[in-house]
Amino acid sequence: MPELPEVETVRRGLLPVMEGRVIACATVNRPDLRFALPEGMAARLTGARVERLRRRSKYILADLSTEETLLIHLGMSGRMLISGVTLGAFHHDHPAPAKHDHVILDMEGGARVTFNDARRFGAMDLMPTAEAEAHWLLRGIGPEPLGNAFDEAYLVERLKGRKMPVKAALLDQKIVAGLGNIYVCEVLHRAGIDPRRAAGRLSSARVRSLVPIIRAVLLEAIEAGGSSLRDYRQADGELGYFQHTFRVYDREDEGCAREGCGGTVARIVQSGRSTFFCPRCQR
DNA sequence: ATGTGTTCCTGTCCGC
DNA sequence: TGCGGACAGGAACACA
Repeated sequence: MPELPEVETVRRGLLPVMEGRVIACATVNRPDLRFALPEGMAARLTGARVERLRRRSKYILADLSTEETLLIHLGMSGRMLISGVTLGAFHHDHPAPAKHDHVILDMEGGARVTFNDARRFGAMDLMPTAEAEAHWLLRGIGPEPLGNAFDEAYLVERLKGRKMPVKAALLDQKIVAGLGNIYVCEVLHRAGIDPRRAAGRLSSARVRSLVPIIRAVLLEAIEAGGSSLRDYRQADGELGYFQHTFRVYDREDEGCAREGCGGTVARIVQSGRSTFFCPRCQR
């Protein structure tokens, strides 16, 4: 699930228990995630204070007092659980150890952050903070869609001459960071663009229209995540798995949500992944 | 250079 | 209820 909005929601949920706090004890139960965890990770985290918790694309970055930065990627199924804290009217006791609880961070003060990832497509790494931007996983990633470097001129330039479907282009992290399968479908639906169109053949006006739509779709999802965060933390301390209603994603055969369209959502496969779109209003 | 297909791993859901 | 197959929100990599 985790695309940019979900990762941002998880980051915000972790802020109050992690930022400015010391990791009293880090425990690694399973070192073989997508990549092997770095040498001595538990020992290098234990005793470090989290100076800042930030996000780049779908990665969470924790800058530590040890001049190292912890990189966290949730992959497809990674989740973060918070326990040992009182949120609203509920106190979350530490849950019984669960299958796929790979890394546990016990914070000073009693809060616990548990990284659980069934499919182990998630990843963690540690690097000198000064070299974080140059990390091999972050190096080639395009601009943040909510940042200033992402604008109409940039996107027009990057899509120019590209023959790949616009769906694939928006999914390409080198072009723009943080979009995944769901939000690309949502963006193209809102833009009224057929996901099969060659990216480079779209008129510049249509490409330009994508920029504010991408921003709006992501901001709305972050907003929805923020409001559901409170509820979910009260429910079980788990971050980032809020239900969000989508207009086309996973709605095959349902009516198009666009006012007055009357079309039916179709599902096709593009480069091995499901695309949902309305053939009637997306052209 | 650019575009596509394969791959990692486990869980869930759907049809028979 | 069991079983096989399809599929899942990511992204690096190998290859045409």
